[in-house]
Amino acid sequence: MSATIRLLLADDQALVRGALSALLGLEPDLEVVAEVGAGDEVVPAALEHRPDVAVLDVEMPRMDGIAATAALRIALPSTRVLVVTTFGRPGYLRRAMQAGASGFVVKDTPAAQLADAVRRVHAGLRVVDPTLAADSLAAGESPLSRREAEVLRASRGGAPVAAVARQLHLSEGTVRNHLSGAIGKTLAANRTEAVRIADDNGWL
Amino acid sequence: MSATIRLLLADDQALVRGALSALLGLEPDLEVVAEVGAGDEVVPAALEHRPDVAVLDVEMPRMDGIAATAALRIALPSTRVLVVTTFGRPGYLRRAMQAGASGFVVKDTPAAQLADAVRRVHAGLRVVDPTLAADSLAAGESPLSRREAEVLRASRGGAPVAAVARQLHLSEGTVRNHLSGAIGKTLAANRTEAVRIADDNGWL
DNA sequence: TGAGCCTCCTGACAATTGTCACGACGCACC
DNA sequence: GGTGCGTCGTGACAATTGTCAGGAGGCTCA
Repeated sequence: MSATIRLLLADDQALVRGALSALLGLEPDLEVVAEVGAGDEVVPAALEHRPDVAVLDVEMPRMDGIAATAALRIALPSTRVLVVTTFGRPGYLRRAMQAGASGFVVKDTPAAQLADAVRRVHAGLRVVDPTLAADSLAAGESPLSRREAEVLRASRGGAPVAAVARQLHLSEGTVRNHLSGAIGKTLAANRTEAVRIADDNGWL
Repeated sequence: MSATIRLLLADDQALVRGALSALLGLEPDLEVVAEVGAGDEVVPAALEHRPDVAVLDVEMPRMDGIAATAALRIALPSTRVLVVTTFGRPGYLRRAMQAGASGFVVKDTPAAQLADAVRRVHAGLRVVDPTLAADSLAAGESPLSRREAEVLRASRGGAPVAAVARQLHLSEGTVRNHLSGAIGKTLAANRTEAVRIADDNGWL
């Protein structure tokens, strides 16, 4: 068995991706074998380069890091996944672990710890930011029903009820009812606030 | 004169900061002499370490990169500033240049170009992402009056009119009038949409 | 089989939001 | 001195939004 751990990096921001590559490339036992900028490029690149560990950002175009994690676990179960994200969205942690990630790190953690996290994940351990784990437990599962979440998602940009109703093929009354339910469950005063809260908790 | 360019790095995400440091540290003619994680730490660190170029992220806690640029230009005019940001907010470019930045780079640019951008800025040249420059011209100056922008800012989280009025010590009618003006000027249909548009264009 | 939940709809009501017209003051500019 | 603009306020009106009650069918689970 070779001593170097082969890595795949996925992040939509080329500069960050390149910088992470440089950071991890400094470690003698790590080798970056593939870099991609979108979630749907993860599996093809992984099949080609057979990395030991995939480091995936959550925010990516076309397919996010969570979906990419799930797809990668199916296509290449031997590759372990370390999910990285910008800030503490509690819901993402739970969803990433459910999707089959072995580790979850926020970009606030010191750079020196990333290589360690990669090594632990490669060794079969689970790596989770402790403060984030507490937040995740506090935030818990999404209280929203599927429709409620869907209506909130459609309301994101500030679309009025009529537009949401058309988009989802529902009556305006139904949309308002679902919104009302979502507002109640998120303890918000508003549709706008409800969207923000649900989004912050990773419920959308 | 020494051949190495001394750098200060400012980014609130420790992982990204460390990664950028690793990336730039690979270049033999560049040396990272200071790293900070918030805008208000930029000037003190610069005064202590006297960098040639400061690489500042726009999004930072307490003081953003634009304000930090302006403060740094005053405190240490010999240090040139390269502003880096996550995505194309056209308004930021204009404001960063007005604040005295010598360069503006988005995190979408290839990692290899960052070192070049630093060298050009150090040489006294201006560095601007060309696509972003076009967007910036298209978006232009903010059409919003000071009060309108203020009211939009206060409405960000979805706060109702009553709360905004209390916060700004205005009557509810006045707040609604300013909001109405902002909605008209942004061509939005909504308060929520107006906030999004104005924010995307860097008008807040 | 019944209880509980989600979904979908209607209709009605109150609260909030957006628009408009109006008047007032201060300021800059010509 | 007049014009234009931003600011602040009022009052009134229409549109949108949020809440509630009620009824229907579907599903799961005990």
